Amino acid sequence: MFQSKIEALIESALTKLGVPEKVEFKVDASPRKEFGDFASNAAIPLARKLARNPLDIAQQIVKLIETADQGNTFSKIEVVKPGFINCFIKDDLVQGSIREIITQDQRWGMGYGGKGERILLEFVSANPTGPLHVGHGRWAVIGDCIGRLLKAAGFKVETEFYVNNIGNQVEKLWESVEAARAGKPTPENGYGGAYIKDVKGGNKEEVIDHILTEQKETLGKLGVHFDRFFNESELHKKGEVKEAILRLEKNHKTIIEEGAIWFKSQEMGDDKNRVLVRADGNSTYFAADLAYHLDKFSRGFDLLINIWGTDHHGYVKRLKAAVEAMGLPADKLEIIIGQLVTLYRGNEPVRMSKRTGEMVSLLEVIDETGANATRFFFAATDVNSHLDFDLELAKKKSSDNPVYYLQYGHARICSILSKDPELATRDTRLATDLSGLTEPVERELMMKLLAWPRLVEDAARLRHPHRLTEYGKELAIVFHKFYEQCRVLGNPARLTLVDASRITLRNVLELLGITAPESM
RNA sequence: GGGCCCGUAGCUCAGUUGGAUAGAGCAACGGAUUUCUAAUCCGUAGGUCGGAGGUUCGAUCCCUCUCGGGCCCGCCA
Repeated sequence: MFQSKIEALIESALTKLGVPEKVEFKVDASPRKEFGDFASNAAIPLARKLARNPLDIAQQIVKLIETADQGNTFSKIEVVKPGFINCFIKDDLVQGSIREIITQDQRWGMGYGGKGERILLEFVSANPTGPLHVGHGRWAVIGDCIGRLLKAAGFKVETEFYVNNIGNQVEKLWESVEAARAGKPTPENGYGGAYIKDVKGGNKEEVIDHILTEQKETLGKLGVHFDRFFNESELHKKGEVKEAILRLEKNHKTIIEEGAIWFKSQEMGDDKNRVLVRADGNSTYFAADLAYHLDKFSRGFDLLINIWGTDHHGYVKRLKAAVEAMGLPADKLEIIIGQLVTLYRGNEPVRMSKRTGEMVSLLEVIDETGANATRFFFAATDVNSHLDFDLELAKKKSSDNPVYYLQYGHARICSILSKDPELATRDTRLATDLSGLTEPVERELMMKLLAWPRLVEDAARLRHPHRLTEYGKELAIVFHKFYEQCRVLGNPARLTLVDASRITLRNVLELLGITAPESM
């Protein structure tokens, strides 16, 4: 909230300085206490553009800010070394802002920047050929958290799981099941997992249905629920596969060679052309996926987001090319590529291929470490980085898992509040005089709380759920520090601050899909 | 051979479109509890940001090269 205000003040200062073109500048929380609450580099890029001394320009900007603000916001604004502008927010303004948290409660941190635009978020989309593995778990958690983030940022989000319920893989699955039941060896390129001989269902459709149901149950244990499961067979039924190919043909993007119909993706930057319809007359998975995206676009979303593993990254270029070739807006298709998970048992890596027998399922991981810890672990790192998940370590150190640190903070808060004999209502909280919150650690806690809305906004924009875990850890640290130093009971202002901490920490956990216990 | 991602403390990882003295957790070591929850807190130690050049006021971040690891390059999905 302060950040936006400072940005606006600088923006208008730049206008008054007669800056012709837009200058990119930042307003960040200051890295160190001596540098105040917020710092901006605005004068530095500007100085470069105008070939002038950044310190002089910074002084001019500060003068304009001070004139415009009339002493309402800042206790001090200073210019230092290379040309940074350091802003110190007035204490009473910080204190008063805490009321905003109490007022907004569940809505605290939620914004309207998304303007209600509709986003379709597709993730997991595992083949219905076996249990989900840890890799799926990562996409499930990341996708679910991104969905929560985007909703919090003001978008309308629908989540979807694409089910490849027809095609070669499910045929191979059924062949493998039949072979296992007949006591025969697994067919070539078939599925050899232990679950194959136990899977229920008298025919292919029933088998797929059972496997899908188990996948849903596993996701449910993780707290991940999809708005829709979309069957590939629907696309064929509705003729959308033919429609997709027709669109490409109309736009002269296809070619017939060796009896197959190809998409001329090469002329759009792909390495080679891609088959849409095989020589035997069957369409490829690629053709169906084009139809799927045609279908998605036809449903009127403002943005489509897919989350894929890096093993599909080579597929991005051709899909985008095809979307464009169908006359659809490829810039409204965003594909997030995540790196894979390697599972370890001690120092031994565990293979995760569904086609070899050896694998540890996502369900086993959840059962061993718990849904909360599993979610935290998967959400806590950038999806661009590989994730090494050591089961032994996760089990052994479960009580040291940071998730407990956050939850403990929440439980501790609830315990304190429950001991307050006043049983304060929201109205009495809002009426509380907060001017006594002057300890450095109190101010630190308040500033951390007030950083929450911007954090949600940034995390949503960047699709970075791990910022939630980072922030949660930071908030918990400051709160515990505050608790050690400040006696709360009997102090209405501090009780209000603790309540604001409760609201914020709960909202963090909510966006992570992790429970916020009232006692531990 | 070509493409994408990663390399930051002993370990696991943050580091926001290039910013000020590179951070946190775990592990190690030393302290704090008749207390509102010790699943906590305080302190110490730990780094040529894989390496070498370049771009500039300034580089963990951008460019080139290089080393190491992961993934991909099907008329499979």
